[in-house]
Amino acid sequence: MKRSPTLTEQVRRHLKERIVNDEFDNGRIPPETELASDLGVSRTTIRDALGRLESEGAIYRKQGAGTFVNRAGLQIKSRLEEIWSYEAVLRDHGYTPSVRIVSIVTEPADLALSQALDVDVADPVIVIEKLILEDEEPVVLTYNRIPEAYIAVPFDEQDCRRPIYEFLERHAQRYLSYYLCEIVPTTATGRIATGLTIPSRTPLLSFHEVGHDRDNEPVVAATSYFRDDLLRFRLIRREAEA
Amino acid sequence: MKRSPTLTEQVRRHLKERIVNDEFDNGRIPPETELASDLGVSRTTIRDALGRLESEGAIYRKQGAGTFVNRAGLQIKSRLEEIWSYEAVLRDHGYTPSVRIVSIVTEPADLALSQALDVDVADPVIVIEKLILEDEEPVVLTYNRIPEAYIAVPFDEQDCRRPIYEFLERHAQRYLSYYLCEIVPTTATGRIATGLTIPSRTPLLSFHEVGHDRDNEPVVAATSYFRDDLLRFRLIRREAEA
DNA sequence: CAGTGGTCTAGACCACTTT
DNA sequence: AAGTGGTCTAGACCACTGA
Repeated sequence: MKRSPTLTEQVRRHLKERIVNDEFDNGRIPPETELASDLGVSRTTIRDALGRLESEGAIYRKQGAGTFVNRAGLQIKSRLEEIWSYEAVLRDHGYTPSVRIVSIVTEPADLALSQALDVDVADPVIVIEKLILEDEEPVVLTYNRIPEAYIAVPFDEQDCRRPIYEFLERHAQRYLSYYLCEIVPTTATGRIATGLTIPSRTPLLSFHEVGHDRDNEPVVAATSYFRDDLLRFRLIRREAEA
Repeated sequence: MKRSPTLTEQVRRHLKERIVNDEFDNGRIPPETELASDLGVSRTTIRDALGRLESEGAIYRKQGAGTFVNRAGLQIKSRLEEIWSYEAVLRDHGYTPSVRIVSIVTEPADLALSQALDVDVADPVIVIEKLILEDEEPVVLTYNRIPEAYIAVPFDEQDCRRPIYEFLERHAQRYLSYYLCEIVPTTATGRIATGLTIPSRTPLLSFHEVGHDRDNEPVVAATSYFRDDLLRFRLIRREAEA
């Protein structure tokens, strides 16, 4: 099922590697036409790859002048808009994550959840509560809610440890395409404070989001809480085109 | 200094308009080749425009099947990564914003600020504190810090009411290119609670960010606080290319 | 004014979905 | 098998920067 990375992606990785290794004099990246002929690809491919590197903050471009390494932007390990699994985020930040299943229960959907997931009220929904830790320190607490009716292949606790998109592929034959995510500030209370082992009232960032599959149907409703002292999200904000 | 929007942007707006007006049968958008010949542009231009609409959540595409309107995604008024002025964000959310200057002071840069703005410790920095309100209700509180040395054209309080990128263009001849932004959950205290007219300890979202100009030099350090009950940020998260 | 990035075109071929 | 979006090419011309 794996396809080889596209040419553009290969070029992006190649250039990213050279950037990280500081192989460009004075942080100046060669002209696009030169990169194209050197790498034996079209300028379009080069431009696509450079465009991705620019949007992830690795480089900046100045029309008429050139393309340059962006040392400050390189600190962004994972772009907020591209986060796909929290384990991967922790790895990018240099941690070695582990996963602990806290609970797996089936509950009837309340009104809000039924609307978010496009099912009937009181339909059974599986709720997977898990912690992602680095060493023994909890960093992220997540609740994933999936309509029971979507489960085509039985699962056990071990299966729940996988990233949710993998779980959905294996047990529901659903392929996550994107999350519609809301960013909500909150403070730690009761179960959440205990789970993340932080004092009550500690400020916390949370995501409230709904994952959609390739047919744009909602398949999972998720709520996640992040230890701000261990994991902080960064992003690059640019002007939308005039 | 204004240039006309690019062809791609014109196409994007045209299609966005038709999407919002629900002019496509069953939410199905015509094939790219058809759009290209109908609008008299190349398929590349169509694809660029569709790509932007997809990333802002207005449509979704399915290889081999077609391109479709994404009703759920249309609710995202302003993409987090594209926010450029908070006044514009409030307008997009249907408010009519106004601005109130709270204070304008000059302070010596501390160590952290001097590093962020690449100036010497104790160099004078102008701090503009302002509120953005809808009716009389404060929604956003911002602190913008600009090295005094960058100011080339004198300014008064009235000038500070403008969006910061405009202020920088007029008074420092600096053109903002992007912000490197950190998302920090916090709780309202003292001056911030009073300014936003909310109880102490209310959970708050804040941005800590540094604005860079076209030469990638830091020109403004900003901290902003948002009333979560009045303004909530949404975004779309997709998988990074494999 | 030479060199660089930005926009746009026309067309080829591939991967995938649907009939 | 037909149709659709995904990738890639080669090349033209424009806008802007900097010596």
